[in-house]
Amino acid sequence: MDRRQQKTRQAVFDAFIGLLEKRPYAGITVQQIIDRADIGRSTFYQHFGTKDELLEALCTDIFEHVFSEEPRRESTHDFSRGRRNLRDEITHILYHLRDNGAAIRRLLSGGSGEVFMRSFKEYLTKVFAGELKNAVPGIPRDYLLNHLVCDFAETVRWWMHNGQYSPEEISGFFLGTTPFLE
Amino acid sequence: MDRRQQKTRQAVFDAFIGLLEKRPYAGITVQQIIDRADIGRSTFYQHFGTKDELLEALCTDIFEHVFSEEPRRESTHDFSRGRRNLRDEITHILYHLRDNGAAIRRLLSGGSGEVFMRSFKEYLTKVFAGELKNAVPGIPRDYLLNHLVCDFAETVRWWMHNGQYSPEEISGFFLGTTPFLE
DNA sequence: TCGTATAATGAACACGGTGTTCGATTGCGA
DNA sequence: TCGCAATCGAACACCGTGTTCATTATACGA
Repeated sequence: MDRRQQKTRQAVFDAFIGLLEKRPYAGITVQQIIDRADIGRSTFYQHFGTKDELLEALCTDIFEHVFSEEPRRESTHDFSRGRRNLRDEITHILYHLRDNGAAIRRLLSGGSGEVFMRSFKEYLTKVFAGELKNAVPGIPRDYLLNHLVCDFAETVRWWMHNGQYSPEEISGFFLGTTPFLE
Repeated sequence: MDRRQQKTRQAVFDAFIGLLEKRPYAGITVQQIIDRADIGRSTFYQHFGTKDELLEALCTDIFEHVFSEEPRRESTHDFSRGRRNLRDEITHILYHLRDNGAAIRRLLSGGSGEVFMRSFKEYLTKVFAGELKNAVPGIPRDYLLNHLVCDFAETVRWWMHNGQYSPEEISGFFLGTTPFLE
């Protein structure tokens, strides 16, 4: 991709996240984003058709990194030896989420949280769908999958507002309330 | 309250819910609500300062009924003999929610869901806070309370999109995944 | 039943944000 | 070096918002 496009795209993302610290999502105008990103008005609309599309693109951008399988050497954790079980998989995701904590915290508060959570749950559904081999008697599989996905997503939301815990601890909390896993 | 105010307020609620069936929340304009409710423009703004305030007021209106303790004779269920345990309490709430199913389903889909869920969780927190007498070792009480509230709220959201289950069945699903309750 | 207070009306208005257009300019990549 | 694509930014039409105010309608107490 053209360097100019990359630069513009990143400038818009940064400006958007920056503004999200002061105002709620609904209170942010395209003009404010443009001014902060220091780009032309028409340039913004060449990249994103709408403020909503920008939000969607930012979420996708974040989750593509969070759920990527590639080992990252610069990261603060090391799973290069491979992830064996679900606990490691979850912890790995939590590490990536913590790395993006600042942006995620802002996205979660104030109107943009619904879009973020919906996107998050889509990715999580792919992760948990494979883990539900043995069903629980008397409870529909659909219900259980939705339960796990929402449970984990809400755990992360809670974590982002109670940041004094480590990824390993959060994994423990989550798995501690879902005894039918593992 | 003045009859005229009651009538106007209800007309706005009905118009809003009606529009929510066709368009997402963000796509609904105040003018559309006014036209459908067949009221004057300034009348709307005497009741609600904003479209967002209207949504908030509607949620409060619904939950005040759902979480009311008064036995309702016209209802489809009968708990007049009193609710003894948590399962009955939950089932009672689910019956009330089902009675408002049409409105709730529309509120849950398309942009207004976040406000609805937040309001819902505020009421649920009051209900579950008293049930958490015995803590689970190794898991913070805050986490557990948030877990229960979100779990139940998401269960209801799932139920509203998979309506073939009874309130008793839903209670069973919910309690079936939270073995540390009851 | 009557009188008063209060609610509803609806046209008109200023304001602000949106999304588009287009010709000029810049700078990337081959 | 050259050509193409991205950026720029001013100008524009459009639409929804929230307010104002004089007028009409209606609820409710006496």
